[in-house]
Amino acid sequence: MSSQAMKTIPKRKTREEILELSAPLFAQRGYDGVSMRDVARAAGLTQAALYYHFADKDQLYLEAVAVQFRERGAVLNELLAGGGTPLKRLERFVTGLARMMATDKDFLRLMQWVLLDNDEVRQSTLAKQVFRDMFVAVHDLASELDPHQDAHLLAMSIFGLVIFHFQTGATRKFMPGHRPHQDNPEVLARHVCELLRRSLAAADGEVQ
Amino acid sequence: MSSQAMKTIPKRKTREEILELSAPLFAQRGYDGVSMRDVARAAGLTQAALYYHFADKDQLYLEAVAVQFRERGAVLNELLAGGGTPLKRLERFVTGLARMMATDKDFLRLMQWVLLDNDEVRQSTLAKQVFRDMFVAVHDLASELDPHQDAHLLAMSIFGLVIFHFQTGATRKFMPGHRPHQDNPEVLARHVCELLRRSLAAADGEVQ
DNA sequence: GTCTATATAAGGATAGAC
DNA sequence: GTCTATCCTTATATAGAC
Repeated sequence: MSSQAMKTIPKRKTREEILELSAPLFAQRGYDGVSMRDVARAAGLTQAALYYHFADKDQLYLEAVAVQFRERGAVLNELLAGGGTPLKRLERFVTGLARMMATDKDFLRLMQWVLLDNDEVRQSTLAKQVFRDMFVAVHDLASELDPHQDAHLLAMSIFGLVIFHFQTGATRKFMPGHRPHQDNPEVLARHVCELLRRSLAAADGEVQ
Repeated sequence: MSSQAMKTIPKRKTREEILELSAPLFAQRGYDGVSMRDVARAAGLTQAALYYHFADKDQLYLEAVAVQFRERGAVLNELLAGGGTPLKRLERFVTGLARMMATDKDFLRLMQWVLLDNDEVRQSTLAKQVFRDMFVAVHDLASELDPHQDAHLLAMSIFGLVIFHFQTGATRKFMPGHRPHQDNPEVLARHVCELLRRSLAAADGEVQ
């Protein structure tokens, strides 16, 4: 088989493949919960081979997470880039974020692991690399939605309203008033948008 | 020294002491991040002694977490038990929860670990044992605040607005618009209460 | 680039003395 | 109830052949 024929199955670089295949493992069980053996098995390699591509487990983990965050961050930033009234853009972002959290469970979990990370360097690196861009956009949107409020707090509240709901996903099932349709991202997005729309409308009425 | 004289320093049962001393460890580094050796050191015992009190690491962890959750759960339930208008009770609860999250970082982290737990049994046990009581009370409050809304979603949003803010604590420092006073639980509580108050007032205006 | 083999440490858990 | 000593497994990481 010539290298020409191989082109039909595009052979990704092993390094990238390792990062892509290890991400779900880290998402599911966290840094301490995943061994280099696990990663090697998932990648169809031996443990030793991993050390050709990465200096140590720390670096592998950090890069795997960073890739996931960059990918998802780009998607979310597109939601905010489009035009429309601030309220329309809010709806678009909230709905998109809710859909992502519902679809991409692994990403949600990765985010939770990062938030629990004790390593200050790792955390600030990821925070700046990824969260920041996204937060800046929502922060700006927040100031447009209500120039009189603390945009930082409002932006964080927008994230929290969506994300916390999915963080509690597995636990929520055991709580009163739970019905399956609440797991639908569209339903949650509507709830959050309504809550925020009402609040902002009322704030607009209470002139400073 | 007679056992009478010892009474001035009330000697807690070793078992309880282990649970109390291991909780901060599990909060900081999670189940996988803490070894039985670590726990033993913290408790001033050898590893082997732990196995006299607990069948295995799993049981020790589960009980340590449960204790913390019961203690904090009781505090939060008291906030909700008192009288006053629904809005007043909401304010009391939100403020109390914010204060707890700001003060008791370990508890916040324990909660985050539990939310990431893969063990369905462990998660549902804790969910039912602790979250549930607390959630029921907030759920009822939510139906009082606005009988026309989905109380389950509204209750979850109330939790999310407060808790997410502190979950992101370490990361938030790197985000635009951050100012130190936003870390003050009173400031956050005011923000959340205002946001909800406005939303509920507006919902009241839009008669169904 | 990937393998086999191995060094070295750390992990959970138990046996048996006291 | 707690200790010492130890077993066995799993972990990260490296050396050196191919």
